[in-house]
Amino acid sequence: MNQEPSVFIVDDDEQVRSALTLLMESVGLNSESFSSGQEYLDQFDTSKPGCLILDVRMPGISGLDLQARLSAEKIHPPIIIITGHGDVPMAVRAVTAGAVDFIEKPFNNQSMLDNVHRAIEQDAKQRGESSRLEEIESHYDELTPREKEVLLYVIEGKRNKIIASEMNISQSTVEAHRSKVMEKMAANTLSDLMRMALLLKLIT
Amino acid sequence: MNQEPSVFIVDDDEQVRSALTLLMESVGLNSESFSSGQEYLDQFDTSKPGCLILDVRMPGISGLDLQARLSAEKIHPPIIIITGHGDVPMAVRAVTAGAVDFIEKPFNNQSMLDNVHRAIEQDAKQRGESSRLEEIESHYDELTPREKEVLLYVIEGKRNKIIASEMNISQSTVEAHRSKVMEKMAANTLSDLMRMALLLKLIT
DNA sequence: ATATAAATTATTATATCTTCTAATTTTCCT
DNA sequence: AGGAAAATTAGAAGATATAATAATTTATAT
Repeated sequence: MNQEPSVFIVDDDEQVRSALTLLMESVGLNSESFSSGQEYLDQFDTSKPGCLILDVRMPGISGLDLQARLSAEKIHPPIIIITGHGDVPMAVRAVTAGAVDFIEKPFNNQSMLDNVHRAIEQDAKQRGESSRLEEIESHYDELTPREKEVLLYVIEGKRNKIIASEMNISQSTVEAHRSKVMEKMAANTLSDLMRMALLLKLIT
Repeated sequence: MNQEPSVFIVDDDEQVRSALTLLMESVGLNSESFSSGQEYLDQFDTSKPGCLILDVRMPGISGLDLQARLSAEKIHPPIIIITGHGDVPMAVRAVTAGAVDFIEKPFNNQSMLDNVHRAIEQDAKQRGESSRLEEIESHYDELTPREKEVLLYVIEGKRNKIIASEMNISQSTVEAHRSKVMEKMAANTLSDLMRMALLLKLIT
């Protein structure tokens, strides 16, 4: 079920697209090309693993705009920016905004491949982490409001007796909620639960 | 006991140093100037809060070299790189290596000040976090080897009985170690201990 | 209004954890 | 060799947590 990663190329210049496509093929990497940012936005599928190569200067949506839009949607694939006429402020902006690289054309084929491989690895790592997070979130969503409340107390290390008094309910109720929390979150131990709470950012 | 932050300026050009010094004075910021990377390395004091402004092109150690050296020493003050003749690859390298900004001379005074303020804030935040970490580390260092071993099992959520069998010692011993760990680490609850273990990176 | 889910409580039995006290054995440094 | 720190163990009492079962009261949605 593990999909092969692809390199998603977004550039209005047909020459560049085909050159990159060939380059990727030469090392057995899949690629998909888009001639504009809009075309990518219309067709992209976050379930597909891989990385992006975006040209800065394009009609319509620029590579940097596209980067910003994806970021706003909380979509964070590794992005390599390429440009023919880059300047320093632009490069700084792209990298601080999270681009893994900012490369000027014409680029060196081997270093481009190195960057792509690094980016693909990073994506695979991120995907592993985020699929785990999604699983935990789906468990968390199953909790009732009261159970979530109890969870917060539990991860603070409070004892059932204290939780009961702070929530003005009986200890038995706390125990019932607590055991439901453990069950629904699929946590075997308190430390499992803490780990999950961390990923859910319930803990600072 | 909270020291005022300073801006540490490293540039071989006396003109630039005095201009920056005046700029910082104009908004009430302390600054210290160094005419070379070596001079900074000879005199720097990590206990002083603030940020760095490094020129790229200097005789001897360049700004980027200095950045790399500090990084190798695990010293991570916020660094603003300035340069008269920057290029894109250099900017990308500096930023990916952790520089908060890469600014070309001549720079805009107000935007420089904005960056400096941001950098100083970031430093203050880092210092708060790292002083807490140092406290925890000093506690951790007090643990005996055996206690550290038990700690690892504990944060995995293993029960005393299991720990005892895996370590081939009696449950009583585990209990003794465990209580010493809680005491030495100054942890009131298991969740406290887990939080500390996270900061110590004992947990993935 | 009436099922359904959620929240509440209690009881009992068992398992664990914590704390305290006390003592013995190992290990390591000077 | 002698002493200090570390590691080891035991027992007992009290506090907590867990698991299983059962029952009642609110909410809530169709």
